[in-house]
Amino acid sequence: MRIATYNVNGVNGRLPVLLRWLEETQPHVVCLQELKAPDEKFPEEAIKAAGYDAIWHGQKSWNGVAILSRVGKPQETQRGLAGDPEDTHSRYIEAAVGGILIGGLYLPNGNPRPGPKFDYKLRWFERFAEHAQGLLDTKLPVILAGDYNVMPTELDVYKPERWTDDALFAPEIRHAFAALVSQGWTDALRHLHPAETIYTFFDYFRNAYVRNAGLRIDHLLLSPAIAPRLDSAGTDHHVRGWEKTSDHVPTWIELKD
DNA sequence: ATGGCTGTTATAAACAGA
Repeated sequence: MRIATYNVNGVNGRLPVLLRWLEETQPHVVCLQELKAPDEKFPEEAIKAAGYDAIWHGQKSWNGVAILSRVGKPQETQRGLAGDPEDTHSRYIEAAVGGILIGGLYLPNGNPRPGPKFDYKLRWFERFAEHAQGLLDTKLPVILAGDYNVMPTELDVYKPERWTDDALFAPEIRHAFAALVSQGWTDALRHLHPAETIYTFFDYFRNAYVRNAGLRIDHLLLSPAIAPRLDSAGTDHHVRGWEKTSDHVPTWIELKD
């Protein structure tokens, strides 16, 4: 079974690319981020016609997450995170699908740092880590997939020295990511490719894709109950070269049956 | 260091992204 995460950067503007990619790679389950559309503008019909049931948590202009499945309709278990009634951003959705509990997330960017946006990122991360611990406690097979907006190590940044003060690579946020993983999660891509340069994002600026000036910020974390099924992992790097493409690259894992 | 690009929309003397 193939499970993918893809920050589409606008689900309607990106619809031709999304459909082309779905048809080409046929993932069983997909977590989408940055829908940039309210619930009523989610392209449900086109995605249904492509063979996918979906649930989504949208928002006008910004954020927005969804879970797509061609192995049965996702059974939603949660949307949003507990711990902050003031938080209006649509950044988390969770469902049981294909015998796995899938959490799809879009962690805040957090720039500029320092500032209120970075504070919000750290607080959101704390709430997420608390929820993640609760999921681990269930002993269920769980996958937390999405755009974490964190490069975990220097291997995940094309020029680490330029990113040390950035909200995606600052010590506080790298520590938060490391602490999350140390709860017992497996970072699937890094686990299978411990020394390889793998990027999931290339800026639209300055020809970043062609220069391979990328970041690894989209991750799939596996709970102990499912980690033994991990078979392969990678990115659909070529999709970044398509016309009208997202700045992120689809990122996936393959599980043994 | 700066500015480069893209999607969404209050269509910009805008904002946010990473």
